[in-house]
Amino acid sequence: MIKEKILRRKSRQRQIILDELKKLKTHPRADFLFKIVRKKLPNISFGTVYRNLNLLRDQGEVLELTCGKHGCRYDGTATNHYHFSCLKCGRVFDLDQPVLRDLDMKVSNKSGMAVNYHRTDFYGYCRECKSRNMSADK
Amino acid sequence: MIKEKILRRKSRQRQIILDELKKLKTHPRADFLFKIVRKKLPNISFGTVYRNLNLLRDQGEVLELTCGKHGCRYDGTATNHYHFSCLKCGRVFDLDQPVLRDLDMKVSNKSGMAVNYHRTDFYGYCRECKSRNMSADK
DNA sequence: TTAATTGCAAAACTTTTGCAACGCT
DNA sequence: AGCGTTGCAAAAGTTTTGCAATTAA
Repeated sequence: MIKEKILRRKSRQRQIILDELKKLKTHPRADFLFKIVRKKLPNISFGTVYRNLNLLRDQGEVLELTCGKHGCRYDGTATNHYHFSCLKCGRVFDLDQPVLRDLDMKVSNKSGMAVNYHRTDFYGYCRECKSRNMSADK
Repeated sequence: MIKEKILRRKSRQRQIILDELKKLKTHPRADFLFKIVRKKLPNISFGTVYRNLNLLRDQGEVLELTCGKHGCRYDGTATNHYHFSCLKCGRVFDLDQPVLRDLDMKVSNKSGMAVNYHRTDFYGYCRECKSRNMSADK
């Protein structure tokens, strides 16, 4: 499937989806963002949210984080950064750990693949969950 | 949801699912593995494959890799290692880049989270795809 | 025997898509 | 006007679940 360059128009819907996502410090799934956006645009449809998230991702304005079975999470900060995912509450947090860009080169040389970038997710218990009971489950 | 310790029995189905997954060098999705397993167990059902993959994952015998919209990929090698994902053909490859365990400690200290482990996925074009045309799409 | 496991089918979810109407440019 | 975008609803795809029958221990 070849990606054609299409002239994009501005739409109120797309702008508000992007604005609301950027406002959130969390990394919501499409359905959660849909509910947020619907407060401002009561008639917006699910399809529009999905279409625009895909579009914004393709244009590099939004990150689509690696997905779980319950859907992908989206990040309004487009520059690559690492994430922490809580095994208990499931929330995803930004980390300010520097991205190890030189790893890409190392892996390229070693594996023969052409590496563009990497994503790293740390797993464990967030500050709130680690202080509560630690019986491990999701 | 508290995870109960349940006495597990050996079932022919679970054993074959595990065996076939370990045999594969690729990292199949559940539906692909289902087709493979069905060659040996023509009557096995989708539900059984999913139930057992979840179970094997919970018991740490199998890795459930971060998922895409088309489903999770599974890895029969249970010890943590890095992966390379081809942006063109979508295949996932194992890397033998060493896992940077000390990163976990660094992130723990810096962020206040209790880090157990991390996962890293490299993205780019695999050896085969990078030599073909490089028009970037999935 | 007894309780985990299976096969089947239906349900639950997430995401995509066809289409007529709408709205940027 | 031209065509990208929307809302709606239906479709598609993945994963889970309820249940009676089966099977491992």
